Amino acid sequence: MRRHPTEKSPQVDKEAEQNPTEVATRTCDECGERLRDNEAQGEVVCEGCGLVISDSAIDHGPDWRAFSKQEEEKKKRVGAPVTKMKHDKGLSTNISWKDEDAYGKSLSEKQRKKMNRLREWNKRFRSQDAQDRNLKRALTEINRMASALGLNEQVKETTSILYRRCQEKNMIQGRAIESMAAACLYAASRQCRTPRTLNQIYTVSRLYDDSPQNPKMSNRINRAYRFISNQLGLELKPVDPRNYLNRYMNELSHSVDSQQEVTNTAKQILTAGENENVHSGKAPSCLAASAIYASSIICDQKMTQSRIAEATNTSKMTIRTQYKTLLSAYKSD
DNA sequence: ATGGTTTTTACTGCGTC
DNA sequence: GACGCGGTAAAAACCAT
Repeated sequence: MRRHPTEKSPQVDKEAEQNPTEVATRTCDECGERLRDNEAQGEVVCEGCGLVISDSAIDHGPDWRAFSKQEEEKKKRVGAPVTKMKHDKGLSTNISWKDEDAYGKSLSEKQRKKMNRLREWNKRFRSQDAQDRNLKRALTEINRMASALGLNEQVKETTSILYRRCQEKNMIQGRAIESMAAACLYAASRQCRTPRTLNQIYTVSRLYDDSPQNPKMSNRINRAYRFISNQLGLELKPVDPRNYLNRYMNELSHSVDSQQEVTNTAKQILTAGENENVHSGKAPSCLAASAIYASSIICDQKMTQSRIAEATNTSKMTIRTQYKTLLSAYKSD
């Protein structure tokens, strides 16, 4: 049987076991792993899947309100926007490798040792800077993609946690920031139950390239996703097709009388299909699309197959083949 | 690499408006 | 004739081995 990409044998999170000092009283609803209270960042994070349960209550917005455009201009007291594109050119410290002072005299034994220590620390700080820059670039990327896909703050937050964990484990080096960021976003969108397909993420990523000779760059995101899923031990279950319904129905809201009714029926259809084991091996997005079609017939608010296929980025043919099995599962229920 | 499964694409025929 | 729908065949994509 074909298995879903994310379905895999359970594996224990060794790190969590070796660290008995982090006693957590709560467990994650999503994966059952214990939660870690990360006070420094003011957030509660799941050890198992990296899901952010609650983040800091700090409001990063302005501390004033403006009721008109002019007022906003007047009250805005920040300078130039903080650019994440800064690099350290000319700003970082350089320590000469020569053991000489400014006059060219060689240093005493004591001074030499001191300079060696300083060089060592300087090197460390600099690599910290490099990581920081990397992170900043990734975060702008993540922000941009998430906004383009209409994903909320929770997803962005979860994505950045995942990305930081990748950095901590030195997984970024040697890999494109773009693909790692996109893969983290993909994982986070699934964890937060507002999944986007790999393809959707691909189309808004910087890797996107629709030139015909180079059609399959999305594989790189997929590979990166598998990599982080393995390394971080994310045990993501296959996406529940019901999670797609709201977004798809939103897309189709103009073609239907009662969005709510169709959505609810589609939900029931999918539940019935789940019980009859129709889901196994099928793409969740296609199942959702097919359920919507089936539901639109039942609710007497029929939409055309092509309309749904277009709105859900699937094919008519797939909807045709799947809606029948779903429908029979629903009826026998 | 290969094989089994699903998804997509292209094309065709049928019934209805 | 245009449209929606159902179907077939074959190619493409995908995952597991």
